[in-house]
Amino acid sequence: MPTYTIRELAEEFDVTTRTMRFYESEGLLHPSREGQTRIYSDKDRIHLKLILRGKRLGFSLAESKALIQLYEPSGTNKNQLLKVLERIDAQRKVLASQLDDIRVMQLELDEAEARVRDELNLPEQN
Amino acid sequence: MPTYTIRELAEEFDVTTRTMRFYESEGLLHPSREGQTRIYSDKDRIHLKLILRGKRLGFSLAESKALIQLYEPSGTNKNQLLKVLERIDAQRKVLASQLDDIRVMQLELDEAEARVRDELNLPEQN
DNA sequence: CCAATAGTTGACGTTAACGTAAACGTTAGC
DNA sequence: GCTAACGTTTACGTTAACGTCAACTATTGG
Repeated sequence: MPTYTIRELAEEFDVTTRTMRFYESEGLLHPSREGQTRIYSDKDRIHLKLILRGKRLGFSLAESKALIQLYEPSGTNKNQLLKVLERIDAQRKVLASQLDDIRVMQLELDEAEARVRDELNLPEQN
Repeated sequence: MPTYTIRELAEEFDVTTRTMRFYESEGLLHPSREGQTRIYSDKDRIHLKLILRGKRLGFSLAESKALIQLYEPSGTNKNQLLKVLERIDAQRKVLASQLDDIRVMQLELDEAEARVRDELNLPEQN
């Protein structure tokens, strides 16, 4: 099982060590300790990746934390598992809505580009 | 040309009037005035729509403001227009990257759901 | 031995994006 | 004539997500 220092992960994902410690204080990462020093596992690495992907999509840390918990078999309880299924479904809808938004934006960018190109060409035709 | 009161747009898009005034103070909306009272045009409506779509995708107000400017023929200057084309391209890359992130998340949700469904079924097989 | 490097824990500072409250003007209905 | 509803400005408050010290410990190379 590979492990990582705080600096290794910070450099790999281009975040500061302050950020990593902050995420831990918020309960998003759970590195073990070697004395005082933090030791990060592959699981922490995956979680960090997930957090950063979430950020790129505009999710808050609280939302990313909830997402992480979806990937962990937190509840032996059947009712809890059903709740997880519901939240997975809810998350799917958020993503689907974002897909729509992106497509609309792409079309708008197409139009914007066309207009700019028009403006660039028209002067030459005068 | 239809116009809107601050309350009409606020209700339509489910934001507060405080938010609308804040967007104006940040230079994102430019309602005209009838005395003291703000009068919003269709253009403002479109801009508000754009801002909120941006928010759903995690863009800051500053970024949305820049996006709005892409849709307006701000520069008669040729060099400025070329800059706009560059920024349109940059924005396309951001959106493409978000598309990737979304697809990865969707796959992860599929796996998460499969694991949960396993846990829900296994106990019955014992 | 000593300075540089990498780690730690506080604790206060900062920015974005509004919320909230005060104090005021103006129209509409009873 | 009053209050209820909607509008305004000004100003201070709040939350999230870190940044930026300060003060300390442990190790390591010269």
